[in-house]
Amino acid sequence: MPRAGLTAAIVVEQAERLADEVGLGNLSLAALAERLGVRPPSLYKHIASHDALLRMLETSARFDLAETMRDAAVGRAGADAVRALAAAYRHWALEHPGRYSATLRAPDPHDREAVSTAERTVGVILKVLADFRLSDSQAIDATRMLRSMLHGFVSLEAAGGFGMPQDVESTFHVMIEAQITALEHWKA
Amino acid sequence: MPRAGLTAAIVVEQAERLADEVGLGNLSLAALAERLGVRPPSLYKHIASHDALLRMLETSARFDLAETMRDAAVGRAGADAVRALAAAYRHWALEHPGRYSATLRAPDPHDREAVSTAERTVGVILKVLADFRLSDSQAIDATRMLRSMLHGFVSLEAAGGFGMPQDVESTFHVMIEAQITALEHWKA
DNA sequence: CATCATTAGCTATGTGTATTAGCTTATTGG
DNA sequence: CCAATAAGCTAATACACATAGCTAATGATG
Repeated sequence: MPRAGLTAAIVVEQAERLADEVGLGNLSLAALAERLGVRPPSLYKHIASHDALLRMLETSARFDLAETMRDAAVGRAGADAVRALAAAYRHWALEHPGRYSATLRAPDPHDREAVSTAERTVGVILKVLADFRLSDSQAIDATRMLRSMLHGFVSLEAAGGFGMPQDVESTFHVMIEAQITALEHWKA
Repeated sequence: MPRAGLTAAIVVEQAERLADEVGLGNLSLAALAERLGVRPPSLYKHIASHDALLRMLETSARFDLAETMRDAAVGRAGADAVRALAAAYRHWALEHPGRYSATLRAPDPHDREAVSTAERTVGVILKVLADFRLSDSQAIDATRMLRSMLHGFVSLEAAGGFGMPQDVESTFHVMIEAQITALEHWKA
């Protein structure tokens, strides 16, 4: 029996592709094994369990998304940085629907790497909001608002939740401008 | 063998309770059958399939949530109506986590009732926004914004996505006020 | 180059899930 | 009171994740 030459990295990478193709909910070890040319039990030589695989996807996806946002915002400031970050977030999520779904699971509080990666996302947004001269607690509120907005919009869009025919792209832009207005007129 | 006296309505109702207790992802027909004092195959006398059950939960939950929002907003106008609607949305979602999860699935475009119930939610929000004197297309954008915000916040909150210890309740209020500000200064 | 420890991948098996087929019997309408 | 309907059952299929234990390919070492 010739070896397939798998490594944990290869398994995870193909799992990510498969998840983006068929949806995270349809990512079965059976399908993954078939894609890798291997029998399902063999995967356990590289991953601990189906759930552990999902947790790896989760952390990896969060990391990539945070990097993407950071790259988009670098060299920009204030409203411009917010626009770039928002566009990058939406674009990444639509390009990687399976991996994006993975980021929706709550990070395991016992997994230090998972938690720190989750905080990295918040850190990127916080940095972009620094130009708006908010207090610490205001900045946290504003970060939560922006995350809620982005996550809510993208997941509704991905789920086909916007039934009406009106242009979704344009709504996104208008909405981000509205958030910038809100940031500039922050009250509480 | 004495009969359990089930009906489709009873099965769905208990499925809703079970989903709220154990999470939508853990709603198995085996667990539901046990709760109803019946063997799993017997459920098929009342529901077509596991997926069909989920779709019934989906429509029922969307309907209830829309009614809850409508009730909260009745007799109020403008910013006040938005505040009441937002609070009702969040409260319902936190009280019914399993049923709320069910509303996240995209409605089957072929199921007329599912689609019309989904539109009902949009209709309630649109009506509340009528006081803000927006054009038709502006109102649709604003509705999408509010839905995104509410859905994003609630699902992040329910998933434990807000890691920081800062008060989540207070963030929600501040955020809604920010949205009202944005509605009052609508530009595009 | 030969040997040996390591380990990738296998088969076989167990448990859990949804689902269908076909039987039995409780219930209800005539 | 009897017959039609249908509720609930057992048995069986198909597929998922997961573990145990075997075999053989690999890589390190003498």
